[in-house]
Amino acid sequence: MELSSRYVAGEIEDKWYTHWKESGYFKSTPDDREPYSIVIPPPNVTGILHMGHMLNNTVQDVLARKARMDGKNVCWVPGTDHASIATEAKVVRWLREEKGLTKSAIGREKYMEYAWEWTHKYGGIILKQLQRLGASCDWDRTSFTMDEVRSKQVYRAFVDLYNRGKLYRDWRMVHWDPRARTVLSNEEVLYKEENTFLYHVKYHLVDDPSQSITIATTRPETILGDTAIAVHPEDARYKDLVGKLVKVPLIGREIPIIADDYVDREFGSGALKITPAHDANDYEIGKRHDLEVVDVITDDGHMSEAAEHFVGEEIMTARKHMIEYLESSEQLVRKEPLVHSVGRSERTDAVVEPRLSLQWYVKMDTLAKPALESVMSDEIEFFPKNQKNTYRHWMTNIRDWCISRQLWWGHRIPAYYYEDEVFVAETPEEALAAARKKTGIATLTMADLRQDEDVLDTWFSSWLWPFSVFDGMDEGGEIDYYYPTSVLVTAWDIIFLWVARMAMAGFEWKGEKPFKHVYFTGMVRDPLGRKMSKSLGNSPDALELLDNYGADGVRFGILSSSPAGGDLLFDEKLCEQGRNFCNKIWNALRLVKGWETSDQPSSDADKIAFAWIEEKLQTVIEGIESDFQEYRLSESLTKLYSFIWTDFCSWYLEMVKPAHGDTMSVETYNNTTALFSKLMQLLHPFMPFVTEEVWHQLSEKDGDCMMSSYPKKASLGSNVLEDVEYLKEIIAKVRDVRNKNGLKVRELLPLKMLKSARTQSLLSQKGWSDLLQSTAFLEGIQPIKEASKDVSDVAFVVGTDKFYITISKEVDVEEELKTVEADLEYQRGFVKSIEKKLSNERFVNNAPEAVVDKERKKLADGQKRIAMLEETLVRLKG
RNA sequence: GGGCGCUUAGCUCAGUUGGUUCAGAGCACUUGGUUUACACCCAAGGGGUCGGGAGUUCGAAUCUCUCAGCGCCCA
Repeated sequence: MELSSRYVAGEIEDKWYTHWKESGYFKSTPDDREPYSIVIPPPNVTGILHMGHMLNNTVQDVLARKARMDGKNVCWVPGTDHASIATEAKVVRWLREEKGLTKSAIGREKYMEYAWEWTHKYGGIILKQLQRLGASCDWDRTSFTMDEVRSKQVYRAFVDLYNRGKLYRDWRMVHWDPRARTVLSNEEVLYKEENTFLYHVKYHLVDDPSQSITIATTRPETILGDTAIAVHPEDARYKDLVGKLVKVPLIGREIPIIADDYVDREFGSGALKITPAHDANDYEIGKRHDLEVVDVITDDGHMSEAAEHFVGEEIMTARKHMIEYLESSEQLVRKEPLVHSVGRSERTDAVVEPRLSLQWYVKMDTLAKPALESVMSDEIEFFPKNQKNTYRHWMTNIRDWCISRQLWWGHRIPAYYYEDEVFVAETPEEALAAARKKTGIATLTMADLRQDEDVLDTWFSSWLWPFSVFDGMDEGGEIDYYYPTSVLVTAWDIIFLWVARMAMAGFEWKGEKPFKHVYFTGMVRDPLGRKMSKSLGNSPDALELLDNYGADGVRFGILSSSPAGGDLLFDEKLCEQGRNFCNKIWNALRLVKGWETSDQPSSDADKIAFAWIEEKLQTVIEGIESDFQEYRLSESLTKLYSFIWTDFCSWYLEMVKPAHGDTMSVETYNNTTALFSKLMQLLHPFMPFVTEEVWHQLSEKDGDCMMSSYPKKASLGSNVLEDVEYLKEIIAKVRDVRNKNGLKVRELLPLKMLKSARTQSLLSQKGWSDLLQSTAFLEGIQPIKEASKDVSDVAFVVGTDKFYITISKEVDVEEELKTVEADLEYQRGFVKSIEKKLSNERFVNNAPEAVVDKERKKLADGQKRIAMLEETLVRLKG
């Protein structure tokens, strides 16, 4: 069959993915092999594939495929996250735009129907996209944080914590998202510096309206909720005013001036308006001074009835109107530009409002302890290590976790109220039973109980993921085999949101860590260093990339420059390099397949070449093994790239390639295809498709590359490595001579070689000179006893040996002189620096003997080369 | 304010325990090359006082301190 000169990814990828899947290679059931389990960081159920997913899942796939080839029972569990707030935001928008409906109009039940409709329509697309990337997940195990099995465990976890006193409900100042109308956890608020204004506003004294006190605020609309003015107790400017009353602008409420040492005298005017309902610090001050709380903003970010003015207006509109009023009433002293940090909702980008509300919290102190210790002691090992510091910092300053959300899409909190009593239970029936028992009213029905309106934070389900995917809250069954999981691969930005909490849940319910290793990938950024985001439009279309470069090309691109932890500036050029690599491999296959064999014995030259490449391969295999130990995946891939491209294609294949029209021995052919196959196995975890295809094309085989054993390092004990490296240097020099003198690549040239112990020994080696001749396109190798005096001989030095190429053209003496002189200058500098080192007594006395010996050898070699170059110089100058 | 990290070639980045002719890769660039594996290619080449300074050491891109610039996380 004729092979195209280009590697075409599309069909090959489909073919092999289907084959692997149908062969059941991705499936896992417990057996007596060592388990290797990974749980996927579940992408949002209605999300689409972006660069971060591709990085994250490529890394997991590499680890999974490598472990599988190492003979482990690999179980990579895929799934999706219901992503409470993000999905709800999408569904709400869809209902509004497509159906003209609002949540409140249709009610909870109907809303949930729509939400499920949406989820079924768009859900899981991302998993299909992961398959295109080659992800070798056990798809039969696909889980969803809101499916039946997972939900059951979520409720159990909630009830369990409640019963053990680790859950409580309390009024607190929270971060409120007025767009999604829900509370947010600290981790869901992103702070950014924004340009705004600081308004200086006069409040007149009640007793003497000619007197006033000026405060500074960034939020004039909250003036309507002011219940005090605070100054620092030791601030001389305001000492006399403390205790007096002032009138709140517009609304006219009379409020006291109080003293509290929270006030920063340096900021603004040194007087602070206190709005307990709308600022966390003000709330604290309010509590200390027993101030009234006037909530002037509604849960959807409009002015409330309590504001009395601008009721129903949005915050920004009300602010504008308030400023206009202050200006017209001459109470606005001035406004100045201010850069300050504004918190926005991670999901909706709405400016977060501080708001007082009643929420459910998880007590974190006891949960955090084992989770912190296990990481600090490396029981859970982080790659890279430096993430431990960040982790410790957060875990030691941890605050209670607010887990209720005022949303509908999610796990509805299993708390049921009857009058002032709360009953927490996994099912309504149990709650009812408990309520009957507690109240002694046997006739209570479900209708008498009111279930909590809120749902749980999404992370309250994903923190159970490492065991919930195995339905593993109880012992026995699969969980005992697969838990703890082998490695978690995630980006560092969710170390608190997710990683830390999984560690806590693991110890809480399983009494053991959820994973042995955590590999943190970097964040994928655009070439300008910006985080990739939809709003910036700077994220390349993942599917388009797959179309353009093939899955292997994209995997290469994304892996080859993503060392653990470091952010990766993504550049399509890298995928191009990956695609080119596939093409290179493909063409090496075409070359090999085009070779004719015959029943001749292998030449000695071929034997040397093969011994060399095999020997060199061992170093690569060894390197890969140690790289995997430390999750240095990009280094491994780079090693393979350069070995396959340079050593295998550019050198080895050229060395054994038969001359035009010639045949090759069966042995060399078989050696070559076996070696090539081995390379495909080594590369397979990184680039599964092209390797599987080429592996099969090379020779008939039982089984597939994917399920073959990963090559192990062998001790071959051959010592040809140095000799061939030396030969390569000679060839490079010969090519240089051709280049500089405009000689054709294939024009046969005679080589003279000045006799030395080294050259003698090499020439006596069977096949060595043949290999040199054929690969460098030489016409004979002639050993000479003395330096050549022939003007048409171009000299060069390799190691400490001197060679000459006799060329048919006239030698450009000027050019040649330049080259030699430059080289000479470098060598002299080199020798000088070593002489300096060796003349330093302390070096000679203190450095290890081996190091000193090495320096002495370097010096002697350098001196020899100088002598040779000088000799050439003399000859050229004639 | 507290913490973490970065600075190496024009660009993006490797460089593990301080020691090999160790300053490296890819891209970009220069020169040359196309009768049959690959122009998504081949060969050769130019390009960096490893952010500045000080220190430890026989020896520093690598360890310590300091300064400068940049990034991120938390408050």
